[in-house]
Amino acid sequence: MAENNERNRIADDEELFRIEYESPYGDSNISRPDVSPAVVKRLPRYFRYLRVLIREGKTRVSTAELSNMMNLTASQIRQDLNCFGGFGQQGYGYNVNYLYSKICEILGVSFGFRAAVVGAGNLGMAFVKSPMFEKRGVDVVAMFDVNEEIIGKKVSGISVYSMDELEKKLEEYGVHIVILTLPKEYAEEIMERLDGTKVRGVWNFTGKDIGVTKKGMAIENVHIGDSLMALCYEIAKDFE
Amino acid sequence: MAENNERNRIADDEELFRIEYESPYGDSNISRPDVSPAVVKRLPRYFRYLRVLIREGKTRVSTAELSNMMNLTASQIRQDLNCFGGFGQQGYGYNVNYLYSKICEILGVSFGFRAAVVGAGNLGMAFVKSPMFEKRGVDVVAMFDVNEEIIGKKVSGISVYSMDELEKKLEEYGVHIVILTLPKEYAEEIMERLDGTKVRGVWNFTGKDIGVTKKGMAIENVHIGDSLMALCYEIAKDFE
DNA sequence: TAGATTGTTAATCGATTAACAATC
DNA sequence: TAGATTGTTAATCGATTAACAATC
Repeated sequence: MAENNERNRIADDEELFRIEYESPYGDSNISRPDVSPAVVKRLPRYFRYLRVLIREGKTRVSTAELSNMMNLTASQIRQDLNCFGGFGQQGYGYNVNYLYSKICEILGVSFGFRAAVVGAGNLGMAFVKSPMFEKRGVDVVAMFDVNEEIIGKKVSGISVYSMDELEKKLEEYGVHIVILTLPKEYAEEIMERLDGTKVRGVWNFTGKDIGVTKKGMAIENVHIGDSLMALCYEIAKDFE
Repeated sequence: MAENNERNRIADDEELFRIEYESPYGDSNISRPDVSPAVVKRLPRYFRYLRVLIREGKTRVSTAELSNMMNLTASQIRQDLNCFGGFGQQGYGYNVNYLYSKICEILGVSFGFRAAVVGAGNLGMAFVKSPMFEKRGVDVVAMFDVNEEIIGKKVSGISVYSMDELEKKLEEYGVHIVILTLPKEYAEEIMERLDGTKVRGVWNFTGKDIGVTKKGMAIENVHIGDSLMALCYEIAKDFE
């Protein structure tokens, strides 16, 4: 079996998500029944570890190998993947590139979502400069702030617009995802302004939990400090 | 019942964690049996919402009220809190400040952990400038980087040291928590260097998952991009 | 064909919810 | 005392693990 074949020689990390794989099985559509939250939470993990395998030039992987890398059971991995369809082959395992392409499809990486950062503070600035989005097929297309000094300028190639132009520019750019990196006081206001737009999801770092909206917008409330606290809990436990 | 009493008039958000509450029940020690991961994950959430209640001047809360705010069931909240001891009172509910002080104890907020940021990139810089740590009783005492231009300088009042001085300064400052905000290639190397130190926990943003170490160090591997992917999954689902 | 490994069903485990007696 | 709400036990639900037949 030809390990390290043409398909696997990839230039660099950021290019990975562009890999296209012609399925030998035909273009079996992904089935999307109601997948449990526990499974959804693990999908990005598969995405990450498959990239590692691709970078290493592996073309084939079994659930046994994956379970070693990822600290899951082989059983669990098979269960998870089978929520979306039979991507493996008995006696062989999984074709790494094929599986990766399927995970990318499931996660919308191959869709090419467009995102805008609202709030050009420390976190917002760190985000537009980070390779995180490109790796995941998300295109950051605009940034918004109230600070007159940066409005009209560019940060890492991304134009900064006035908050007044929010709805207009979101429409122009066809933004799917809004990233909220402004103080929690403004969360609600912005959410209302998004109501008439075509924005489909909000990645919320304001610290104020946003509930489900009328329009069925997808919301991810991120509390990075919660993770710090969980760490502190473990340390505090030992101090007793 | 006197709502808005003296104890609840607090100057500002950052002061909240310093609230001391003299328990009318005597200083019942917190019991720390093996608490399930699911419960631990929710503790920081209780911390956050109790701060909201304190800010609002509420002195008393029932699990029914909390369950409304937090989108949990009242039953679950009672189960969770009872892992650590009976902090409530039948017929009355919970004293907000007392419960908050207990949660702070459980999470080590009242311990006053000291932290150091290793890697002065965008994220590291955003961290030292953020109020996140102070709110949680964590004191950021030092920063490390290889960049000669900032070594010896101060960022937001925090001294930046050369990576060469890592072990020495960690010892001097009595650092409990190391925050890794450098590229994944260096994760392993730093972990080895931490081995002889008194550091008890690592908040890891390198992207490289760190496993459990020999010395039983607490590790939190953060993959902020996983949350973005989960959001993309929800959006992609709707696009089909 | 024999060996390997998936896909899938059944068994187990853990976490959430419901219910109610205890008690403030 | 009567009303309210906890603490706790039992019932349900969901997620993980084990096992093995299917099949490449």
